[in-house]
Amino acid sequence: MSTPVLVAVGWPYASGSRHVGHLAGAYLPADVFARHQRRVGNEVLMVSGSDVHGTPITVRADAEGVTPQDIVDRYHNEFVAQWAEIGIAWDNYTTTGTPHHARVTQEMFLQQLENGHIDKRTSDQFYDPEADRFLPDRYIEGTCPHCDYAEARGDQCDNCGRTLDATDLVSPRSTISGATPVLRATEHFYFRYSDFTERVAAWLRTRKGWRPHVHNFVLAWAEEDGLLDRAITRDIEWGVELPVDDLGPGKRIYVWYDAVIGYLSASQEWAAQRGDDDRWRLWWENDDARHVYFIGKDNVPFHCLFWPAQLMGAGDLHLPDDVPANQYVTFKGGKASSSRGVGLTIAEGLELFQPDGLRYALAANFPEQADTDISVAEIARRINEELVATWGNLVNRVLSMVHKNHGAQPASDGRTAQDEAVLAAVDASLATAGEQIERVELRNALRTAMDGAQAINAYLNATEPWKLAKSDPERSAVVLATALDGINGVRVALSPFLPFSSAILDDALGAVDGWQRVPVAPGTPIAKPVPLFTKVDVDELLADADPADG
RNA sequence: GGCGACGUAGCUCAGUUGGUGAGAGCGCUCGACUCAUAAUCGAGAGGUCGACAGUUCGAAUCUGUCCGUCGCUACCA
Repeated sequence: MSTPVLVAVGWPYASGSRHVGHLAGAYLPADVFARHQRRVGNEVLMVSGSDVHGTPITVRADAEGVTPQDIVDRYHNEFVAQWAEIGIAWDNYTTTGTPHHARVTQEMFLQQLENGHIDKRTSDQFYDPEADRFLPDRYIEGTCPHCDYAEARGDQCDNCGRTLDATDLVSPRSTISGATPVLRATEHFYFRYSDFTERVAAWLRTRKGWRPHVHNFVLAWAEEDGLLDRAITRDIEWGVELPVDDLGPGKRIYVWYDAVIGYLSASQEWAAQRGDDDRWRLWWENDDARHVYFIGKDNVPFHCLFWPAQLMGAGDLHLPDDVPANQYVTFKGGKASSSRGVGLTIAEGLELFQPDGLRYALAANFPEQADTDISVAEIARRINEELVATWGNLVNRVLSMVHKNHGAQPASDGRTAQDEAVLAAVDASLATAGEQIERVELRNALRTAMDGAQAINAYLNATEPWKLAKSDPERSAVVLATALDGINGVRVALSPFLPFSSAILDDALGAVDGWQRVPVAPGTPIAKPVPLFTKVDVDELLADADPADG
């Protein structure tokens, strides 16, 4: 009955601040899903961490004259503080920079090496003689051979949009030092992803219920192109050390091989931290476990093709059961990007909005089917006209009346069919929202939960307890008790989305276990309520905000 | 260039395998109510479903072309 559920969340890259698009794309949907899973009684392990390796971090460190670890520390600490502020409840949020992660990565590497899935090859790579380092294609600029654009990057020309090979560039130069790069032979380990094309394709064909845009994409990739072998080491000093020394010094494991291993290493780290070293096996060596990966669509190939191949090559570890990747949140039609100043960083979002307000607005706009365009005005609209008006106001009006007229939850003997009907509507919305969250249709689930609130609002307008208080006080008491019982159901449906205001209601009405509506015990004292949410002053907000965010 | 996706009411989006008069939320108009954060409830207006041409008894839903937007293209992760 209790299912072990691994909620695996894409690892934020510790190279800069993350924006609310990342929040809406991965961290928040994962948190909503995990909170629901915990509530229904499943054994949830939600893991992620800061991805600390990769070239952009070392380049940034060089540019600022600090160490890569300084960059990593800065952003990892920022992320950790923000998770607490926005209420992302990890079971383990770690980093890929721990000795533990290095050991797990090395063990997996050795296992795959032993199994024959890793081999050594030599290739020519561009080398910056001045900076004394090998260069990824994107750190080489030159003149585009197609359009003569002078600042084309080695991987792509921003002017004509064509994909390039760095060797195509006319008069190439290093973006790090400006020096002319030279080709130099280098030896690296390759993971033989091609060994797994058939197995991965066959496995993908058995997946049911995946989002079409994810499933179609990776099926076509596996069946038409197949998986290609990729170098999983680099000529860098910043990365997990190799567990074998036969490549010589200056070689490290590359970020995209080790980052996904973080899901496994974080699970093992979690187990060790709670003094139960083998506990992770409940999720990873258990066919009955369920693994759900929350990532952005840019990460789909890594999680649906490469990571499964790595797992297959390492032995018999649990493969992903679903990868409900989200599309992008865009701002004014442009992809959110903190580096280009488009959209809001998480810090900016938290500065402008209450955590539950921001969570509500983003959840209502999760890009589950297609890219979704949002703005500061749209977030404010969702908060003021939906969250505050429908839900916050409902709680406030009912608690106010109960407090003023009774001071405590009244008894509700003698309910009519009308009373039972509104409770049935709440129960139905609670059940439906649960099913939708189970299918990771979180936008729909939020809408369904709000339908429960609207049903109670309609019920109040139909019964008019404020009039009954004078004409028929006993009936008024039953209506108010019924409305409050309804609220106690709706708040369960909303609890995965709104953890902060849910905690306030736990205090006011008593905690509720499970995914169910529980009556508020008659006699429960009801204090004069403080509004759960405050309205956003849109004019002030838009005056302050960058016009580009409006 | 190649591959893929998208373009549905003012805004953000749903629309299973083609089939009774095209939907939701918000906004807007009108009405009701006044307990509540000028909140709530009801009713209504509003769309030739990007354009054109096809397939079909019948298409927002299938095919082709075009226009527009976007993503991926394996060294951004």
